[in-house]
Amino acid sequence: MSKCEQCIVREFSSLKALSKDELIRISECKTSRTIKKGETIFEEGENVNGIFCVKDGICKLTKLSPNGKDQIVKLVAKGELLGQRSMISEEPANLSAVALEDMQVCFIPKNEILGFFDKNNQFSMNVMKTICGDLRLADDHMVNMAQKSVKERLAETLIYLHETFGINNDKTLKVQLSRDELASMIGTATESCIRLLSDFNKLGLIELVGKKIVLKDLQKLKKLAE
Amino acid sequence: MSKCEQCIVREFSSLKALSKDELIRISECKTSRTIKKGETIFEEGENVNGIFCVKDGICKLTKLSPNGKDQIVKLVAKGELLGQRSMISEEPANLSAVALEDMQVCFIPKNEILGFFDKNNQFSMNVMKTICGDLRLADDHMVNMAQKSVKERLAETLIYLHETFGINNDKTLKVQLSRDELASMIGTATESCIRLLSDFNKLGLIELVGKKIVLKDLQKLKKLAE
DNA sequence: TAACAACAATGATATTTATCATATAAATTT
DNA sequence: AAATTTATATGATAAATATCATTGTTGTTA
Repeated sequence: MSKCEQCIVREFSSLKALSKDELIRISECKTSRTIKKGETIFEEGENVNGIFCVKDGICKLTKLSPNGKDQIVKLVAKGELLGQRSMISEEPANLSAVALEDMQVCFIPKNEILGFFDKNNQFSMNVMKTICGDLRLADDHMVNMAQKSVKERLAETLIYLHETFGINNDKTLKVQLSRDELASMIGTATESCIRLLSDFNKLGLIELVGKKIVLKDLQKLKKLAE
Repeated sequence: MSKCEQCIVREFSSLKALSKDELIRISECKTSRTIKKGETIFEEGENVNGIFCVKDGICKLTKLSPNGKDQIVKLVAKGELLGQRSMISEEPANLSAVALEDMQVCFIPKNEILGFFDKNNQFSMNVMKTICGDLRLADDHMVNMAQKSVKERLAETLIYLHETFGINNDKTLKVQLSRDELASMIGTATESCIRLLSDFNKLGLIELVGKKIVLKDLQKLKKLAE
């Protein structure tokens, strides 16, 4: 079993406030899991009973809308925690978490975390700040969905993927979403998404390398996204 | 100056975890304000430096989108707290708060609240749970915006207003939003909103009494909202 | 390697939604 | 009360987006 106190990713989350002793306690009760691309970490409606620390890989958080389509609400990368909200609310998960690439995650049981809330104020504040950050993003995201056109949302999403997750050696976006998933991020029909990608391609804003995407003109894309 | 320990609305918010002594402390440092309908409590981008406790009245939280239109993100009623998120994040307000009716609000300075975070764990947990609840709502709201049609969103919003804020003696919705504001809640053009209200009216789902709205057939409206 | 499935792309068309123009009604000011 | 502004309403039209159908492409499995 790997040791939390030696794990680098904890530095990137609320867990950085934990002392060496606290980390050792976590090491003893946590469980590590390997998740293959496409597999589900937890499902909407499920009782999670703890939080997941993403050691490696990226996953999507999705919600099934009444019309039967999945909406991608957020992408979560290495270093972030999953399931904090439902743990604190003591509610079943509101979103499903599905791996976009092979992942390494550690599960820390609820009791352990709740114990830290009582004893370690800095940790509580970190968690609070993270959730407040998520709330801000969610509000902003909501306004975008309500007020921006699909074209603007696509441009914005491409820039987000570029700036947040970076590019490969061949300049293609590192996070590789299918057209379907990209459509599900911006909240549109798959065909509309594909059509707009074609348009962007013809305009020289992006280049389509098979299923991968290269952003060619960030400036113009940013202007398009407003 | 009115006394917090005798104020009923505190029972409806995180403040209910505070002891009598803590409430007396707040009474001494808080400031009360009367806000007239249409007036702004705080503006997006402003440093708030504390939280507002809504003693009476309802306000809207709005965000200006890049296209220049205001989006209503949330309505806040008597008993709720305002400005918690930006206080915790130590960031300027992400949203503006504008009164929809005459209001009574109390302002509690940041320092006071932060002190309670250290000493009163139940209070911290309450705040955390509230923000987690807000996050859940924001995510759900976002999915609705992305996946539902304007018609569905209008139906859903009318039901929300009905169930959350209730009706007057004449059966009209208690929160009285202008067509413009209603459009800004569902994220559409004012004309589209008005047109759909006309349609709903003709279908017998609602009745338009001047500028006010009566929900006539909740069942069908709920079906429409999916 | 052939067969199949999943994904991507594009055309044709229908539907939804926004925009612009104008009319009417209500509220406010003079 | 008349004049002015603001809000509501509706028609005509344009633009955005979804849906259905079809084809090509890639990747997987037998």
